Amino acid sequence: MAQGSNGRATLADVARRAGVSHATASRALNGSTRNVRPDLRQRVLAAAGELGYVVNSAAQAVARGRGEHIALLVNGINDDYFSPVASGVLHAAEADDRMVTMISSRNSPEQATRVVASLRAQRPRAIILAGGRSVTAGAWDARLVDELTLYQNEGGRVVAISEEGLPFDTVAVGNRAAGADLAAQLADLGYRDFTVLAGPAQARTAHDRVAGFREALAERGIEVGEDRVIHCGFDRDGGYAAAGECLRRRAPTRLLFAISDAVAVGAIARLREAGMDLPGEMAVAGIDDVPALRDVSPALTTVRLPWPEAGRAALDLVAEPDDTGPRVVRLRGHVVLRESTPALGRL
Amino acid sequence: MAQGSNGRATLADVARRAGVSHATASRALNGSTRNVRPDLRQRVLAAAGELGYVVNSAAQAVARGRGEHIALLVNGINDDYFSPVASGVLHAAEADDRMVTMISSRNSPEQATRVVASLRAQRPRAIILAGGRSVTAGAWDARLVDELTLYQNEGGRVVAISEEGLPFDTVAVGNRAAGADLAAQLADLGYRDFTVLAGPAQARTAHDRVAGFREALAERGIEVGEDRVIHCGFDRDGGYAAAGECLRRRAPTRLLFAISDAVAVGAIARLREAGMDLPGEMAVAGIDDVPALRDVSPALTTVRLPWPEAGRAALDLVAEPDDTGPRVVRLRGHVVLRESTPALGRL
DNA sequence: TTGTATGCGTTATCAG
DNA sequence: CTGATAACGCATACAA
Repeated sequence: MAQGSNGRATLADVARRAGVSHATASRALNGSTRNVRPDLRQRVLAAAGELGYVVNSAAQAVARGRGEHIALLVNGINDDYFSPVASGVLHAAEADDRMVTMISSRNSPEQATRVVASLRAQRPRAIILAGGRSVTAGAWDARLVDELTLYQNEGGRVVAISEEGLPFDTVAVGNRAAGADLAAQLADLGYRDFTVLAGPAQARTAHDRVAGFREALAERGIEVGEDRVIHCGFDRDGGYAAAGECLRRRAPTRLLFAISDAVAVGAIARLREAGMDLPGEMAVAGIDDVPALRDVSPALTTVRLPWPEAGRAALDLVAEPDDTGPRVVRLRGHVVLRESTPALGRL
Repeated sequence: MAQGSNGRATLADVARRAGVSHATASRALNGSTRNVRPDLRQRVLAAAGELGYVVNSAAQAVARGRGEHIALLVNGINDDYFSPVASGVLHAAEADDRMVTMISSRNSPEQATRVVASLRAQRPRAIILAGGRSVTAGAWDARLVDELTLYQNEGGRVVAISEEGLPFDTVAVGNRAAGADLAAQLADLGYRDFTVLAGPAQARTAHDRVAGFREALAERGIEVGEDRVIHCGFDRDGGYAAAGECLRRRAPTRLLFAISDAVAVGAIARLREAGMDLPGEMAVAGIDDVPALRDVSPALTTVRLPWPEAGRAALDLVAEPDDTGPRVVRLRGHVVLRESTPALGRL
C-alpha cells in the first residue's frame, strides 16, 4: 500500500525488507518452478505488499529474453466497424489476463512491414494477425512474411486469423464455407438471380467468400456469371458504390450478396436512395453478423462468423507451442436468416 | 536484411561489425542528444541494416527507467459499439507512431484497480483513461485513484478523457454542453414534451449530459420533471428497456432524448416494435454520432463529439509534461440535426 | 531450499 | 566526439 521512500520499489527493496536474497524474493514472487519455504514466501509477499511492489515487466522481459504480452496487428482502426476479429482476440486475452498491444498497419503493406519491425523491438510472446477484413490487395506480401519469419526465428510465435495460406499457425474462420452455406440456404428460399458485391479483387478473404458462394450455387445448377460480380471496397462505402453500379447495369437481380455486412449496409442505403422497396424488390445478404447492425432494417440475413472462438483458438495456439510446421484450426460460422431475404414463392 | 547467425542481432553485434563501441552504436541508433561523426553514424546504420538489427525496447525501457508506449484503459470491449474514445486515441497514436497497449477494466472498479497495477508493471510513458461510456457507478473509486496516483508518483503520466473531476490531466469533451446545445436546438424546432433516457444514475458522463439538457430547457421555461427521467444502461439494451418503460408510463412525450446513440438505437427498436411511426409520432435524439449508425432510419439527430480531437489532445498532454497541477483541455461537440427530429409546426 | 554471482541489451557517466 | 565501465531490475546457473 505504502510506497517506497522514493518512487518505485524494486525487487532488491523487497528482498532487503523481507530479509532474504534477491533470488528468493524473485522466486517467491514470479519464478514459477522453484519452491520456496512457505514462511519465507509469506514474508516476501508481505514485504512486497507493504512496499507496493510491482514487478518491472520490462526488466523481466530483458532477463527472460522475451515479454509476456501479445501483439495484435490489425489492418486498420476502422471507424465504422471496429474489426470483430480484434474484439474476439481482446476478449479471449482478457479472460487469460493477458496484455494485448494493438497496432494498425493502416491498410498499407509497407506500413505493415514497418510495424512488424517495431513489433520485433517489443519482443512480444506472439504476434496475432487479425486480417479478415478491409485487407488491401497484396497486404500480406513477401516482405511482410519475411519480417514475420524473422520474428519467428527469433523465438516469437505468429498466428494468423482468417488468412489462410500463410506459413504460420492459422485459425481459419471458414470464409469459403460461409459463402457456400449462405448460397445454399438462399437457393432453398427460391432465389435464382444474384449479383455479388465482391469486395477487393485481390483480397483473399473476399475471394474465398465469393468462391464458396458461386461454387455452392453452381452445384445446384445456378451460374453466377462474371458479369454479375462487382468488385468494391470492403466497407460501407464500397457497398454503396457497388450497389449504384449494380443499378446502372440493370441486370436482372433479385438478391444482392454482399461480401460483408458493412458492404451490405452500404448497399441497402444506396438502394433505399433509389427508392427501392426492401426486401420486396431486392433482397440483401451479408457475412459477419456484426452486432452493431442488429437494428438495421430490414434485419440483415448474414453468416455469423465465430470471432470469439477464433480469438480463443488463436490464444490457445500461442499457449501451446508446437514446432512441427504450421498448424491450422478450422472453425465454421452459421447462417442467420432474417427479414432481408424472405422466402420466395415457388417458381 | 540478413539476420545474425543465431537469432536476434544485438547492439554489441552492430558495434562490433561497425568497428565502434557499444556507446557509439547506441548513440547513432537511438540516443537523441549526443552527436556522432557522420561517417561513423553511416557505418553503424549500415551494419544495423545488414544485421537486421532492431532495438530491444524492453532493455531500453529498463535502462531508461520507463517505456515509450502508451497504455489505454477502457471500461470494456463493447461488442456493440467499440468505444469511440478508444478509436480517437488509437488514431492519434497512429499518427505519432506510438505503440498503444489496450486493456479493459471489464466495467469493474476492482478489476480496474488490478489492471492499473499490472499496468504499473509495464511502466508505460502514460496511462490514458478512456472513460466516456458504459461507466459503472463509482468506477473511478478511491482505490483506483490511489493506484493511479502511485503510478504518477513513479514518474508516469495520467490523462483522463471525458471524466472530469479526477486529480489528473483531463480532456473534457463537453458533455454538459452537448446536452445543452441539443436541447436548445430541439426547443427551436418546436419540441416541448420530452422524456429522457438517462443512462446509469451515477455515471458522471450520463449525469452531465442530462443536466445540460434540462438546464438549457429550463432557461427557456421548459421543465423536464424528474418523472420524465428514466435511468437505464448506457447501451443499446438499456435504451430498449427504457423506451419500453416510457411506453408503459404513457406520459405525453413527443421526443425521446437518449443519453447516447446506442441508447437511442435501442429505443428506436423498441418503439418500432410497438408499431410507432418514427419520427411522425415520436422523435428521437442521441449523443455521440457514432459512424456505425450512419444508416439507421430515421437518420439520427445527435451531437458529434470531438473524439478524434480528444485523442489528439490527450497525446499532446502526454507529450508536454507540466507539473503545475492537473490541466484540463476543454473541447466541444456540435449538434447534427437529421430526420429523427423534424421541425414541428408552429405551436 | 537458499544465496551468490553473472548475464540480459541499453543507456548514462565519466574519463580520454 | 569516442570509448570503457557502471548502472537498470530481474532471472537463473551454480555452489552451498
